[in-house]
Amino acid sequence: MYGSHEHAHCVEEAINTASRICDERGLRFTGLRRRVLELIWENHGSAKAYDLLENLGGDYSAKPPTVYRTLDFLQENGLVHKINSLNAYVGCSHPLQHKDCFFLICSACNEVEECCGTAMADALRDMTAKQDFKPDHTTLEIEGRCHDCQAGVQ
Amino acid sequence: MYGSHEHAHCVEEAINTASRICDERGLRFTGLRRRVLELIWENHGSAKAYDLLENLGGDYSAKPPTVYRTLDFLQENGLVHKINSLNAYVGCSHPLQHKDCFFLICSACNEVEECCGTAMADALRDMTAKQDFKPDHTTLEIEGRCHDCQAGVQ
DNA sequence: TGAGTTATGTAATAATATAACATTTCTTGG
DNA sequence: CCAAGAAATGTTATATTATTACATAACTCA
Ligand SMILES: [Zn+2]
Ligand SMILES: [Zn+2]
Ligand SMILES: [Zn+2]
Ligand SMILES: [Zn+2]
Repeated sequence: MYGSHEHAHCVEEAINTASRICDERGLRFTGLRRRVLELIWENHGSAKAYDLLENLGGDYSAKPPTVYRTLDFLQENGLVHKINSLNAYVGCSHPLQHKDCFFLICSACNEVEECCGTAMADALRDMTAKQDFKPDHTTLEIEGRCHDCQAGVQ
Repeated sequence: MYGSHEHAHCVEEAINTASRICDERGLRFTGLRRRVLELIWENHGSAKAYDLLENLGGDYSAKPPTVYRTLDFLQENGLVHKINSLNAYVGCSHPLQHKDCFFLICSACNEVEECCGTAMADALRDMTAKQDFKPDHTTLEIEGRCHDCQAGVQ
């Protein structure tokens, strides 16, 4: 639960990082892409495509392909992840730096925490090696209760 | 790859097991439920809801709620799993016996193998415990190439 | 500048899933 | 057996999520 922290800071930092990454890669961090990424970061949970669509009034002509194309760009460049079990999107909390991340999804406060533990990655690698399976992409999403949301629930 | 094995046997066995489980639990394994489970098992990959719908001609009036309700029943009773990354459904290969299963999805032959390794389950438990997160449900889906589909691909 | 590329706009539609209510089928106590 | 009541299925409509195809606009760089 991040209820009380100064959240504008997270958004700002995420945007700055994204901007830097795009610069480094020669990608265009357009107004639309910036705005969508801001909207995604404006809570610590996940954002649904059609909610983003609704919130993209003003300058941006908001139709589904606009949002999905932007989400594609952000995902391809590691700035956003899709949460398959929710059909929703979260900002990547450490772009460029990770491989094999997974997500802790709190069903009480709806926050999504992204984790990159080598222990999990190792276990996954061992397991797939044992089956002689060559993994390309892993979806690991754990739904439950975060630390702060366990109070009084046992 | 199960290309050459006598697949009718798998279907039959899955149906028999499901029938037994429903009997034991006082659940009704109706014609519709049996037929949907058969269709799901008729390949080793996964089945999409609307494909099931198409294949449910004949006796069954095939409209979306018919299929989704049946899938709900089968999932609730552990006979079928949903693969979130594919929006598709697979028969459970060991109903009743498992907890914490995960899926190896071959993007070449489309087969889905269900695995229940305690090593993975342990790693997951350690990881979530470390974060003080209480997991309720885990989605773990690994897309890649199965043993038989790696030939000639490096 | 202007030709080529990349990004965005727009309309239509596909794919996945659920809500709400009617009807049928099954079960079970009387 | 027979009528509640419960469970399952039928039916219509609609919600939600995502893509295709083609038009226009903005940017790049020679
Ligand atoms: Zn990430
Ligand atoms: Zn929480
Ligand atoms: Zn299973
Ligand atoms: Zn394969």
